Amino acid sequence: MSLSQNALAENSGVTSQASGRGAARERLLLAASDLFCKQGINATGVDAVIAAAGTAKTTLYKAFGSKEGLVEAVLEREGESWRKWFVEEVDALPGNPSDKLVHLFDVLKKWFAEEHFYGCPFINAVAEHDKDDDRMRAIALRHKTVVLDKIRELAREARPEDAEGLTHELALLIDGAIVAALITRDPNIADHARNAAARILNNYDLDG
Amino acid sequence: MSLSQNALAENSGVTSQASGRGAARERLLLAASDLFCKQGINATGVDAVIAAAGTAKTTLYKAFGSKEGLVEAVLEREGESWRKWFVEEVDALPGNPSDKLVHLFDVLKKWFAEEHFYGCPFINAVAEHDKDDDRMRAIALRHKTVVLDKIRELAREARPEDAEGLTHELALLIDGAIVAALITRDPNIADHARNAAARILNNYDLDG
DNA sequence: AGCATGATACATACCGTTCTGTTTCCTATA
DNA sequence: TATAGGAAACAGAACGGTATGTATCATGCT
Repeated sequence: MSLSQNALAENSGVTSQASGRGAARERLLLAASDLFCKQGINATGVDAVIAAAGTAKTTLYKAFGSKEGLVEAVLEREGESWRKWFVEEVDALPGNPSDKLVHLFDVLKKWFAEEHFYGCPFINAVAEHDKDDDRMRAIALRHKTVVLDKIRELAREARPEDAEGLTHELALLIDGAIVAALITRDPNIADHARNAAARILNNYDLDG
Repeated sequence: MSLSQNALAENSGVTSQASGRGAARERLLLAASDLFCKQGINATGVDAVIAAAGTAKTTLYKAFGSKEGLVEAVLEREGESWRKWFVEEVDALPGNPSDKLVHLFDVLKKWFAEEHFYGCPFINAVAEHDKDDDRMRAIALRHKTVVLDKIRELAREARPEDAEGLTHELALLIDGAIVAALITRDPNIADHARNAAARILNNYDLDG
């Protein structure tokens, strides 16, 4: 398992927790992330989490207070690392902002093709909680807002006049591609999304 | 509650179950549909279902065998009635097939604005089950295929040459709009989707 | 009479959470 | 350097609640 390897590698790091202090918390975060995303939050018990993390139950409750606290920590971590990955990949894309707005769907395609692709954890979390639970929706909304801001940044460079509309239209394609990839398990769905994005941009170009 | 009204109206119908026979099954279906969609499947126990339906637990297990059987029956029913509603609304739209492909997002907007809009039950169901569970994905896929077929029908009339690509691109916008509406609770997101659809269609028109 | 349904108690298992007790290991002081 | 203190983590039992599913018995309609 890559988890235990990760736990071992922890002790050789030069970080603040040089000798394993706080390593349990990290293991819990990694294990919970994997299980919550794959099986669903409600379908994953704390016993399964601590078993996968190789920690004691006390450790979990000392570190996160409750399962709900663990869930929030997992989503925060997961969101942050995904956005970091996504933004870096998009920034590394060749071409001008318009090109990036199109080929950002090739970045998503790489994500869809990963063996451990389980869809967007935030969409999934909202889907399995009470639909009137504003807390979960707020967490998901925060994530989507940050992603939206990145798209908007590119859209403003590409087409300052139409940035807002363009941003939301592309964001819809992103969400649509994510759920379609989750259900069909076909990463190639991203190609359709990329084509759609190109057409939208092309049409905006005709307007101006 | 509209549920009990519905249950009462059941007995005055001219259907095969003229005198309340099988009425309990119907009440279970309606109650479970509402609870599963609003709270999530895993978060809803059978006790809550039978309490809302006003039936005994025996009746549920006689009619559906298990909670899983009830879930499948609910999804089947929910999918069928939603698709019937959607297709009728789209068919009633004015204009040619191209116009319908654009204004189908106004139909979705009406759905998003409903008080009891809880997103797509199939997307939600996949999101809260194990991501390697092919059974749930197959059920969701069946639903999405039927919807896709309706879009394809219109796309073939609108642009026979590009029907397949157009179909998938619009389907992505539909899914994206659904999850965006679920998370933001803003039905107006459908306007962005409609605009995007118009641009895509417009771009296809330029190609041909 | 016969069947669908209702009410209720029950079996069994798992849930999240707390508790008791032990082991490990870093750190500070003698 | 040796030792004592203390924080962190481990192990696992126990608790109250709730999950799905079953068994028993009563009731009412046709």
